[in-house]
Amino acid sequence: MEKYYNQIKNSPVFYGMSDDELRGLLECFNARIRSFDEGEMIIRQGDRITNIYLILEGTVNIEKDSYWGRRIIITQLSVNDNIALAFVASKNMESNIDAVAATDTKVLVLNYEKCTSMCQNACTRHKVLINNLFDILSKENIELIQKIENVSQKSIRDKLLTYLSNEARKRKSHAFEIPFNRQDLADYLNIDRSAMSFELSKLQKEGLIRYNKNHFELSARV
Amino acid sequence: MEKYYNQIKNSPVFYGMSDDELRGLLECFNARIRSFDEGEMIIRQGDRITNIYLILEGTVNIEKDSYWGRRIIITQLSVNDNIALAFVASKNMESNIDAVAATDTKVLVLNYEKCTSMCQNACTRHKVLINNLFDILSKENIELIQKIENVSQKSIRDKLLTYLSNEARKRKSHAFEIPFNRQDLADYLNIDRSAMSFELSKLQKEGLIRYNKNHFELSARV
DNA sequence: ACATTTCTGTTGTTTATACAACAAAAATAA
DNA sequence: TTATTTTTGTTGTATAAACAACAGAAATGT
Repeated sequence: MEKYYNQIKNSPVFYGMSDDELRGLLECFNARIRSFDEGEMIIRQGDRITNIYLILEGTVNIEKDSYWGRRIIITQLSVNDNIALAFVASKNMESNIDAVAATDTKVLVLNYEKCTSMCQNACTRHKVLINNLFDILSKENIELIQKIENVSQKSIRDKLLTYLSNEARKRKSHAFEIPFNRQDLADYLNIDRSAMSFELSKLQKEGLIRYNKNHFELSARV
Repeated sequence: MEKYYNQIKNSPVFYGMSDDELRGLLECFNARIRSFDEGEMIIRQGDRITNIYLILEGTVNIEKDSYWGRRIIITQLSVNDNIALAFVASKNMESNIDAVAATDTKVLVLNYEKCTSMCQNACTRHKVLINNLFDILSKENIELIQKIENVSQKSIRDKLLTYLSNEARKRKSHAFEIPFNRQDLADYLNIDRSAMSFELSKLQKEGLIRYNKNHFELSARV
């Protein structure tokens, strides 16, 4: 736990807390670290989520298997992100998503329910926490809207350009790495991988983008 | 204001508050009611949102005009829903969506920023409020994931069946009214209206669904 | 009650994408 | 190093959806 202490302290979940508050909270929360291998399921559809999961290392895909068997990647999370936070608040609602470790992953697990039932939201550190969680959830919300915009484009070309421009804006640079391999990007944008590869080449030939593996650069014209 | 008092008191935003707390809060928030005609913009892309908007009457579409001019309906809100709540918390972020009155609409407007700067989150009623907002945002989050599932289906048929089953589950009934007309539903699912109409007829002929105007019934086979 | 506008369903044509099959390149294991 | 597996790019074909154009129904206004 100590190895990650500074990282935890600087995470958005615990933003603005003193060392005393944080250590108290970690105890109150019964905090522990769990490891997951690549491909392991951290959360399954149907689970009832009562813990806060804070990613300390690795990346996690939020996925859903459609009724007809196709995989949908809702979003990809990485260090300092929370997994399935929205389901913690809605206590009696089951998770409708899977969380799958995309790489080997370490997660800080906090028993939210236990803590809140003990202090009845009365302690100051809980007040800071809920404020932070509110902020985090707001940002997640905005991200989801962004994703809806990405996948709502009508052509493969527009999906790619929208996605890449949004990434560029987020990183504040026209050159950046994307966190997906081709198949995962296709599952994220809900398009066929080979058709996507073809369109990427076309965009490169037209000079709109340049890429090599996961490194992408947008030309000024995009 | 008095006309809506009970409705406001029972809305999720103010859930669990005493009359005293609520009245104090409404004053602190500088609460007022605004009316919008059908088609009017309540929020525009680029706006900085500092108010909480609670719908008292009517329905509101959250939309986005894509870069290439096509309309996307992200979601539709109705009585007791909040508009663009996620942008209130992220103070320095501009709205990336439009909120458009789909019918004549009345909205309770609360100056969130003013209130929080005055009481510095110290008063109990603010504590209750932020808890409520956290719950609301969680539910919105889950709704957005649901919408992503809807639009991520690969065929018009699957989009319709997924959307309709999800609606049925939400209303806990195989018969229900949908809040969209055909064009809006098409914009919500990101598909062509006429192709969608065609597919609806087909589903009806096959006996999977029955519908008349906005009333839909799912057969047991769906 | 009639005229006018909006909404919905139907059809044919064009176009884009999924799908399958494969080759080349890269990564991994032996 | 060589062999094996995984990932990525390319092509042709079948299919599904967009688009356009229109007709009938429903809603609205006068």
